[in-house]
Amino acid sequence: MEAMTDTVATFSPLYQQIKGLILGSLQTGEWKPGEMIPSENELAVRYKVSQGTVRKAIDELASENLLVRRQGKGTFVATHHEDRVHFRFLRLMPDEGEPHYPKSQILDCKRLRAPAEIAKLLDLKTGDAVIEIERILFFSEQAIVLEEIWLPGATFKGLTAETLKNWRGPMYALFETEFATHMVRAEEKIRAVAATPESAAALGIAEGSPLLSVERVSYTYGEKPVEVRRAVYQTREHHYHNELN
Amino acid sequence: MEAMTDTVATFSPLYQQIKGLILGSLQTGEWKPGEMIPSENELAVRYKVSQGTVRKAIDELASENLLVRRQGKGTFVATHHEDRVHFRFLRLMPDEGEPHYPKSQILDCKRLRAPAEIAKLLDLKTGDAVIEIERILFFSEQAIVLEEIWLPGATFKGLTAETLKNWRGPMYALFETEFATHMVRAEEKIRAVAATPESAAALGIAEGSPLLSVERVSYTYGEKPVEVRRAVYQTREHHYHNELN
DNA sequence: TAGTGGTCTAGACCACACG
DNA sequence: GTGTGGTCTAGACCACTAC
Repeated sequence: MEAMTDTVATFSPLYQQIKGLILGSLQTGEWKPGEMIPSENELAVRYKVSQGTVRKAIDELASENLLVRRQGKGTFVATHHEDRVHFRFLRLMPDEGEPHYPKSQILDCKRLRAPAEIAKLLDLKTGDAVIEIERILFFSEQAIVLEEIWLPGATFKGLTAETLKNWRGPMYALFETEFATHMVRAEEKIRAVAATPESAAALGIAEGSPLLSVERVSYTYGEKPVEVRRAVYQTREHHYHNELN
Repeated sequence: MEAMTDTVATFSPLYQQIKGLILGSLQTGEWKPGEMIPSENELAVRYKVSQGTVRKAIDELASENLLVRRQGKGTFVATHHEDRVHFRFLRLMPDEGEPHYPKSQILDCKRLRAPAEIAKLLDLKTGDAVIEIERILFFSEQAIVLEEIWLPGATFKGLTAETLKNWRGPMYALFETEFATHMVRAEEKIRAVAATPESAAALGIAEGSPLLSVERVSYTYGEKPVEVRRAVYQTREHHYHNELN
């Protein structure tokens, strides 16, 4: 009760307020991806509420994939340094055989001024510095995905093609480790398009072939957009997998 | 404690067992879509557990969209007779303007013997009776989707083109009302393909134009497959929207 | 006013991980 | 054994809906 009047002006359930406080600690980096947060009992003392109330707050954050509970060990800040997480953001699957992670070949990585469209999606001003990455993804030695990635220059200061080429593992893990930016969720717009001369050449297919176009905007804590991806997928022997619940 | 040994042999948390019992009542139709289920306290008495345990079971079923809680009223069996639900299964959005529900034009509806491929997806034997529906979906008077739907003949006995043409509303609501089959979830495989002469003609576009191919398998309670859809979407002014969490 | 789900608490005990 | 999250209970009170 006391916690309510002490910390939050507008009314909402106590556990929602606690959730907000925990979220705050995630945003400020008090607890970093992969680290263990204090136990439920410790947090209960800290926030002056019962352990059950902390529990409900953590339950929601876990269901949003911001925290990961591990019985007997503790509760941890979600990280992209785990196999388990990767397929949440990688939906392209081979028609036959097991899903697997592709190899990435960096084609380019340069700083430039944000075009209006990208700036808008990233919540920047036109002309602000952005980084553009171009790459190809290979599944079983076949070039399947051609992708452009835009990142806000301010957040990803110092990112170069070298950094990317030396990195082993998912790009989101790199962003987390080197730039303290954890991707929480993303939205995609999917279309069918005809291969342009450039994409046809890069993927080794005929110009005009049908390709899956996927535009993604990714967000970090607090609904802040931090990445735009525009990719074309070759779907002759692969498909985009989706679950409707 | 008593409830555990009385009702279930293998070990699992009590609330999981309660969840299973509730699911059973949904499957047998004891509580039908749209109806209210007994209150938490009634169920607690019935199952001889505390109200909190029933609550946790219902919480999970609600998060899986099988039940819907309404404060002050009760807990209801989820139904497709609600606007809120429709966009869970309709992911095609106009690039500009508000999402809206399309108009359906039935082209055909016939009984036939299941091809091997469809039989496998529907968990039937090759040659079992199935119903095939063919239709076009119009968004703002434009033909955007060409779709084939296969249903198990046994479950959907008596479904005709007339039934479909006279129905106002989502097809899943019809299935629920007329054939006691509630769709719970679906899986989709998405690709880019070139328009065949038939699909080009139906959608009024050039042969070979890129189209989004969407193959869906839908499931009812107990992971039972009850529908296969194969559709092509025209994505010049629309896109498939997806959220990655 | 009565009945429903929603919140919050306090305490007991279980399952799991690790030193 | 100790500490963590996981389950289960019992009871009080709040918020919303309907009559």
